[in-house]
Amino acid sequence: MADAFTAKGRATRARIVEGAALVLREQGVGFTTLDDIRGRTGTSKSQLFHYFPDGKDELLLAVAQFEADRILENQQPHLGQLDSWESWQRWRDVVVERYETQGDHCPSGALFLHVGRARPGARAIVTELMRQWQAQLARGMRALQAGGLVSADLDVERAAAALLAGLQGGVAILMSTGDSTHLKAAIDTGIEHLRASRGREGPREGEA
Amino acid sequence: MADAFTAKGRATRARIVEGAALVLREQGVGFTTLDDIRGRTGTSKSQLFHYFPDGKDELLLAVAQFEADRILENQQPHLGQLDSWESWQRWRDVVVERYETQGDHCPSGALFLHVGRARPGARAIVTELMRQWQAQLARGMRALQAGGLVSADLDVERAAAALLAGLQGGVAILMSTGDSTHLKAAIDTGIEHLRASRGREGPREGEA
DNA sequence: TGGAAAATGGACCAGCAAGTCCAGAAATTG
DNA sequence: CAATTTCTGGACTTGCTGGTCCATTTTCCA
Repeated sequence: MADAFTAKGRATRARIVEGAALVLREQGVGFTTLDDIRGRTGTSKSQLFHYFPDGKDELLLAVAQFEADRILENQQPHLGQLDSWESWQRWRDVVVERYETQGDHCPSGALFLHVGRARPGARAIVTELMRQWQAQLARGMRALQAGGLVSADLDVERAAAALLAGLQGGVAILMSTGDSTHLKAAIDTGIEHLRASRGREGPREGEA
Repeated sequence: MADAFTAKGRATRARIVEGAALVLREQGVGFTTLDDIRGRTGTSKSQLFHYFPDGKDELLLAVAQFEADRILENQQPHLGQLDSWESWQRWRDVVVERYETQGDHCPSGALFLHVGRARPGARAIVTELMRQWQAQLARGMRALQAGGLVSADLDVERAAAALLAGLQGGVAILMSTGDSTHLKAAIDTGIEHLRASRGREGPREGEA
């Protein structure tokens, strides 16, 4: 917490984390060495261990946290403003576009899929990320309910959990196969599920 | 293809692959050495390279294929017989139960999430696995359509893609956080989506 | 301004893991 | 049954990688 670093120190530390994140996204955790990171960030071995005394594990954890924060940031402001069908659509487009262009090396992949297991610290980071992500989706769904756009009977937490799972799986499949069909299908179907929940009136008008 | 192995050779090779699969599930790709595999399978270094001349990569690929085959097998006969709501429910229970008990070390995780990127060979295996999986889900949905249980208007491929994504994401989250809520929510919601598609009649009776 | 603390450079070390090699045992086959 | 091939054991090599150490420079602050 209380960092005994000077301004210069903090800058260097940040440079290391950001550079490491880049390398990790490209190469994957299993194929990245400290020397790769050293080279990319223009630092020396001693700096790495100066800022991360516990070595690689600590650095990896810092990168995981850094990436986790960025993932939600990258979806703003849309993710925080899901109160109309249009805003949901915008959010959907941002997510799809982002992951499609990032393709293989995206933050969540590197972090979530690889670091996921193993270290308990990483697990905590992922768990917290999922919790916040789902909370924001659920909040958006409640906003729709408040506007009468979605049935008040809808189990919001469950719908949000399902949508989040679909999104994650879509990204995972995109990263493994290069195909974004599943990601789009998952999100669109999830949103349609919300639309359809609204009582018994015909749930079709606005088209994807 | 044409293996120049004797019966004994084939048995040894199979022993290596199966044993390696076990170790890989437990430890993850990044933390498994050839010596671990050697120890577990009771083989020598030269045997490993005798049966997998290209070394670790080739062995890992063989394990990936082995696991991919098992994943679909494990869901049978249910996955091949999805022609009623009851059979869908049975399949759902099998999947949830299997992944819940397997927890961290499940075949698809080790294979899919870790090997996924990197080697192009692994990517092909994953792609083919996803293709087959989705095809079987789609086939089940068409069976429901044929029985009049699901609207003929349903875009079966898209619904199957979405369900598959939800399942994958649910498993990924389960493996990363230890919580199966998302997996259940994703599958159940996916099935409800099918139910709800049937015309305009009230889509609620059987509860999850 | 001068001493302490922080920051940096990079040589060095130790362990480990993939892969090589060859000798010898088991088996296949003509 | 002898020759050839396959199979197995395990010592050895080689390269890499995380981590240590200490000397040097820069920054801080009283």
